[in-house]
Amino acid sequence: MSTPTARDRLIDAAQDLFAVQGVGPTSPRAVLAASGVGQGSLYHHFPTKHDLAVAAVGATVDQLLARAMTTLGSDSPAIQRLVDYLERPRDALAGCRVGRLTAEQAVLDDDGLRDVLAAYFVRLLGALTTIFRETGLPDDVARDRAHAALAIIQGGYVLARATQDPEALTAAVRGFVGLLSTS
Amino acid sequence: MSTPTARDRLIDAAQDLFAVQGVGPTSPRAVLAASGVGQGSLYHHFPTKHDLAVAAVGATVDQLLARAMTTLGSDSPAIQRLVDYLERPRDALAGCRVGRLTAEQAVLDDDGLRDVLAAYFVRLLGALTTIFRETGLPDDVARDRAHAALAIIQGGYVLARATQDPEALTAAVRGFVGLLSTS
DNA sequence: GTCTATAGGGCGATAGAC
DNA sequence: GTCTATCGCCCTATAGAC
Repeated sequence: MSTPTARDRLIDAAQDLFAVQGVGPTSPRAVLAASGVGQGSLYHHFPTKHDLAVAAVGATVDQLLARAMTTLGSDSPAIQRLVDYLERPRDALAGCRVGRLTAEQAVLDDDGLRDVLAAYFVRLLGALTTIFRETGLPDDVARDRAHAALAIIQGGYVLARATQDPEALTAAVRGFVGLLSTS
Repeated sequence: MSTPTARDRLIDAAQDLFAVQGVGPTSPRAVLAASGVGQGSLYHHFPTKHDLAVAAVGATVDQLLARAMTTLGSDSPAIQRLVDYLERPRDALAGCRVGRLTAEQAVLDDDGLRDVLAAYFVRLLGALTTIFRETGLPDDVARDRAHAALAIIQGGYVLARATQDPEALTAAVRGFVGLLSTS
């Protein structure tokens, strides 16, 4: 790993730029400059911007899913795993690196990218539904609460960015966890 | 109103295009084509794209706030107003015309646009906090639940777009409203 | 596999006639 | 106030040498 390949450096750079400015506003030229490889290399490994985007977003999804599953699949009691996931520290003002991409119409219009985004959320919803079911809730209620829990995180990011206040995300989580406790 | 001014037609067209593709990907040329006015007119009324964006996003915020306040400020009981707001029919796959813009870094980096977005959410959070306070909750808890309620809507939009399933938004709302009822 | 050079087009913005 | 014409820039992608 002391000598990462040109391909890996391109994906790393693309992930970083996508996280900050999204896919559309990130030009292949910018990825190229940030990665330090030459222009020919980029188009050798990734013939089109689409190919680069699928690889980079796919890598980000894999990383975020792996981290989430560590928390959601620990050996703590179900409720504890849920609260641990909800309260995990997050860079609220940066937004969710995957969720933010749903705002880009060009991303949703790209079959490959859309599938990667969908897989990320379907996977998380599945894990959260399982947790709620473990607490004794019927399937349909567990599924609704899983949607609510994930919406709290994604919506909390939106509120934090809009108000430029990271506390907006933690407030949303507190409000939701408070409701869970009293029910 | 049978003869809308060039300025009004430009703002209308910009609002429509921003709703579909966001601010960044919408070129002044596209607004111009959609509005039917000439190029000189656009740059006469709005010297830069920034000026056009502030006017169009401001108009959208005004319209959405007016509609929201009608529901949130009706003469129904507090809880009913809240549930009415949460369950109002929404075009889930289109996303929130204001919330989606928080994903665009260029929008948040623009002082004028950022202020308009912030004002929208601050206003909604204030109204929702008031409602929760009316139900007898202490101020800090009311504020947290207001954040949670608004995050459910914004996050529900994100889930619906990511999974291409409008039911994801209604499921999140159902999950949240269910928790409110049992607490 | 990687490089430099460049094509072809859309971008935001301006010029200047009417 | 509105029009047409055009500038200079950056975009995605390709060509072709090494």
